[in-house]
Amino acid sequence: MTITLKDISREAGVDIATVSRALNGTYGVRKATREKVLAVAKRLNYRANLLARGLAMGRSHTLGLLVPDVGNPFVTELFRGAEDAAYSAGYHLLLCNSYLDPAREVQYIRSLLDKRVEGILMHSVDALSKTEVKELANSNVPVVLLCRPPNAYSFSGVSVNQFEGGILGGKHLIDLGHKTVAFLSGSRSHPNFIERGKGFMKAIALSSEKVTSIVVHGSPSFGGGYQMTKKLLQQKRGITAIFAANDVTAFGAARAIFEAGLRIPDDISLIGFDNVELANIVRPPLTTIHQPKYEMGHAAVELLLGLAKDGSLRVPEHRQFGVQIVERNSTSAPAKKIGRV
Amino acid sequence: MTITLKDISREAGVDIATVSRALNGTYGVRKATREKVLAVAKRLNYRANLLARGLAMGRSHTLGLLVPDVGNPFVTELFRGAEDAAYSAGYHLLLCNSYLDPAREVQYIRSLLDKRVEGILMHSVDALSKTEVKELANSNVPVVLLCRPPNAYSFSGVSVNQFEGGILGGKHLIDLGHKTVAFLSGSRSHPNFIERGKGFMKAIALSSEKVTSIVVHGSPSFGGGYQMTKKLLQQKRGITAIFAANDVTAFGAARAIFEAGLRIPDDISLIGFDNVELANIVRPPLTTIHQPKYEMGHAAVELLLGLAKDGSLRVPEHRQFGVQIVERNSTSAPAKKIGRV
DNA sequence: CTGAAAGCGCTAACAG
DNA sequence: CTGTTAGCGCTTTCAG
Repeated sequence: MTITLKDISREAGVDIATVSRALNGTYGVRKATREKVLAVAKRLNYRANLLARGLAMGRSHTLGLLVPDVGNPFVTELFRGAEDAAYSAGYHLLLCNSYLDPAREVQYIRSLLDKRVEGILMHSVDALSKTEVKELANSNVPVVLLCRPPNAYSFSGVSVNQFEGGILGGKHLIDLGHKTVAFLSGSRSHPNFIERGKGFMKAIALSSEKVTSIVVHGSPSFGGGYQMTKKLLQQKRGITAIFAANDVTAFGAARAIFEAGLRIPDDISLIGFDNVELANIVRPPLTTIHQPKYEMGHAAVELLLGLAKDGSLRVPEHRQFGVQIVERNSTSAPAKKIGRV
Repeated sequence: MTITLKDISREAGVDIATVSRALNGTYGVRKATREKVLAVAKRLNYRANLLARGLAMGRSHTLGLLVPDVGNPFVTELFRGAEDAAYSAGYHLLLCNSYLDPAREVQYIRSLLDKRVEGILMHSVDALSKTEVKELANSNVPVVLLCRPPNAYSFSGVSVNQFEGGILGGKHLIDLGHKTVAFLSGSRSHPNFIERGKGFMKAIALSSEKVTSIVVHGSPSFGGGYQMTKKLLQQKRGITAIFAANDVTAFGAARAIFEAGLRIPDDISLIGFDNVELANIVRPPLTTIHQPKYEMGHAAVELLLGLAKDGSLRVPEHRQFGVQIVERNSTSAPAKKIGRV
């Protein structure tokens, strides 16, 4: 049923090796021969078997992408960049959702290796144990970590200057004149959130004004943002601005703010982090710190492909992107006196 | 470098075929032998080469998923379902974004076939020409269409009763007492949107009350919803409710409504279609027609895997899911007199 | 430039 | 139960 090189070879009256050469490179085949082969191939509707080719060449032309969940808008954008880069390089992406389940993660990595992917992009190393990380490192398959601080692991990586982002956000609020601002930390342990928090504190430290900071910890999710903010508001500590560790947390915060009968930005200024698509769609449009997600995904694949080329040194490489603040309508100068919370 | 069956065979002192048997099935190998083999394999850190196995068995254990864009929340949920189903069946998903670009779509399909995927899930056949569809049909690889009406193509499919959804939405608005309601059609040509519109009209026809319907056409997007609604509102036709062909269109509509200084649902009731995650997060939470997206993705893979089993009849099969209305806070009875638009 | 032959790593009869 | 022998479809020396 399925037609192979052999069929073409028979049909065209040349050796199978010649067919292979004619179909692939352009070298070492007489023009007439090649054209004949190509014609037969087209007539027979030949389709190369990439499994066979992969086996023979030791290359699968496939990359693995392991993420917690494509549903996460941040990841989505990353994927788009990675996919575009892979597509133009003639590669496919095997997309795996781990949901941060360590077992699933490990199993996915194993089967990706078994499928002989030429590289793995990961957005979720943390679930892996030391031995598993070592196993991966020994696998000889290049790995690029997404959004992990440089040198956190012995893998290559693509990330963003989180600290800088924290500064930017904090500075923005301070410049607006806020004196009591809360930082909704995504997590006590996650390095990215910690960096953002540090940046925020740094901005405060740098300020000539006296500003009070309140850092609260919780889950970096809609629900988490909602909870943290609700509690914060109940405490009535005079907050006029909130810096959420990421956009979805900010969305949760917004909900709590509205439910408390307050307005954004009139009563409370709100700023997020990530600049997910949605940030520009909610009401009011969210001021946030933009991470070049698409570019990171794109760069990660390029990096991976570079590492996958044989002959490359396989020295871990890290690319760090800058961030920028996108001012929209969720932040403004604090109200004069009344309406403080 | 990479260790193979041969290495194990040498090390364990048994034939390579025995190693293969020991590693795979449990049949036909003495327990002692198998254990020895397994031990050696583990010690050597053996990893099967699935390319080789795929070539030998003619199975890649990979499925292709071709969608316009994972960024679409509808698609995201579909993907989750498909991925989970694939994962538990030991399959991987090759995810391809076509962005509805016909060329990209065709190229992706070709390379998926070349990679010998055992099935293809598609959410975007419409970009394909007749010949391309035929090419795909002749490829002998099972195809499952996502969200296409039954019998639209000669492929298998998984879909939802769009018409029913249209009725549900329309009826809800009518039951609430709305007398002038607009339907924001996503597209003049897309069968799904057309069906929804027809269902909506049917609901009106079924009503004992006299209700006026206004159907407007535009793009099924945030911007499209915004534009259509803005124009509608300017015309001041006394609308008290809007039924958007999908949720993101509804979100755009909401924006236009707010900008016009009106409230939801007090001045205008709004209902969407899809029940994307976001529908429950926006303010006010959106009443909408729920499509079982996750289940559809899951079912699609099951269907595909069934079709891929050799010996199966390969008769196109279609599974249609029901829809249901999720009442939230964007709909209510129309205001008594004042405030009509 | 082209053919012959070996081999990628694994599975699957078929004998023993 | 286990070894032998063919492939799967393609690439790649190596001769000619």
